[in-house]
Amino acid sequence: MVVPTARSRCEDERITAFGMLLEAHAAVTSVVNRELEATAGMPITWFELLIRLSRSPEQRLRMSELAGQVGLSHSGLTRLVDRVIEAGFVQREACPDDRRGAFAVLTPAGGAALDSALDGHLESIDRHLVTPLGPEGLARLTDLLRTLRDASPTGASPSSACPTGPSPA
Amino acid sequence: MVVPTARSRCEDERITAFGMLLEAHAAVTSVVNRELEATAGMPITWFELLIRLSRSPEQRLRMSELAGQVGLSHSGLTRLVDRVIEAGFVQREACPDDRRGAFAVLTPAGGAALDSALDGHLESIDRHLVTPLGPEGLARLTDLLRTLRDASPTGASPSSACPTGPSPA
DNA sequence: GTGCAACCGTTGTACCTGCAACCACTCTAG
DNA sequence: CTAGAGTGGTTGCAGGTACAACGGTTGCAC
Repeated sequence: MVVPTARSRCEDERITAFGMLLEAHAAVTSVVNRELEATAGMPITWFELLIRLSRSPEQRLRMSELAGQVGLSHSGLTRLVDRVIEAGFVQREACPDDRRGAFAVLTPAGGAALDSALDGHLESIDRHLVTPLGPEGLARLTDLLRTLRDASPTGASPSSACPTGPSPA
Repeated sequence: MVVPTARSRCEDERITAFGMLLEAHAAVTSVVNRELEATAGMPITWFELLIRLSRSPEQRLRMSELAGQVGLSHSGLTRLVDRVIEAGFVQREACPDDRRGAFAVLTPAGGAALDSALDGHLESIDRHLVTPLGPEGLARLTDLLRTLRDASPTGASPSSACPTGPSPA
């Protein structure tokens, strides 16, 4: 019956797990982002935005839905879409059913940009995610992370659209 | 022997895995950060900074080492330390061996702040990381993430200091 | 149909971060 | 001792994000 000291509590496995999530994410994304920027001249946020649109019916998504999927605030998404529109990869379209709403729609140029970025990006992910983990580890990690995402109150609900893979099984 | 189309490649499990890393990280950290801010009035970056210091010998770390551990650039860490110093949780100290270098040292106030933040933070992590995964899932996740971090060219090398748990085994 | 709360998306503002340039210091070669 | 390259840390600057406040629209209660 030892009283936990601050020191001992700092070694808690929960703290470790959380810290690991931060570190692994920072390590992987910073490298992958750098490589994507080098090979495709496009930040990772753009890529994630474009791929969500490309996977959606009619290559379009409501702003709010998109914000949820890429994990940005509404205002953050507005600015991001502004920049991507400026590049010609996306265009805004009014929503006929709800005059408040707006769609972000993938343009042909956007589709082409995504396509040409894809190979390098896949290679990059291979290097920094697949190779270290192995195919089996990758599958387990994906599963665990999906559980986390779906358990979180934030973001897109598990049922909505296809937020990066609608769960296998 | 089907040629992979852009569409089919977008469904690639590697893309999914990477997207899941982004989503899970965003979902978990945003909630945990919000909660920590509410209960301890301290952003997650401060907490991570303080806990690294508290785990280090003499509660001090060189700026570069610290930058590596919290996954920030040198300039980013300089500013962060500036802010935390302003709050009185840390102080700078000259390095006697190398007059270029500087230490960040945890102050008693910093230790106290860390201590009082710890309980709420642990609870928060419990809710959003441990409960959804279960103890076994948590262990597996930690292991996989550690593998990722250590494989990455970025950040602290596995051997350095104790970057959130010096690997068991 | 009128009022009111809730919602969608944008804008003003402040904060945080990285990159590049910089200064101070150390180390090595000659 | 000195020159020059390399390292540790800080500063100027630009870019990206969140929070709060706003205008426009919808849906519900009455």
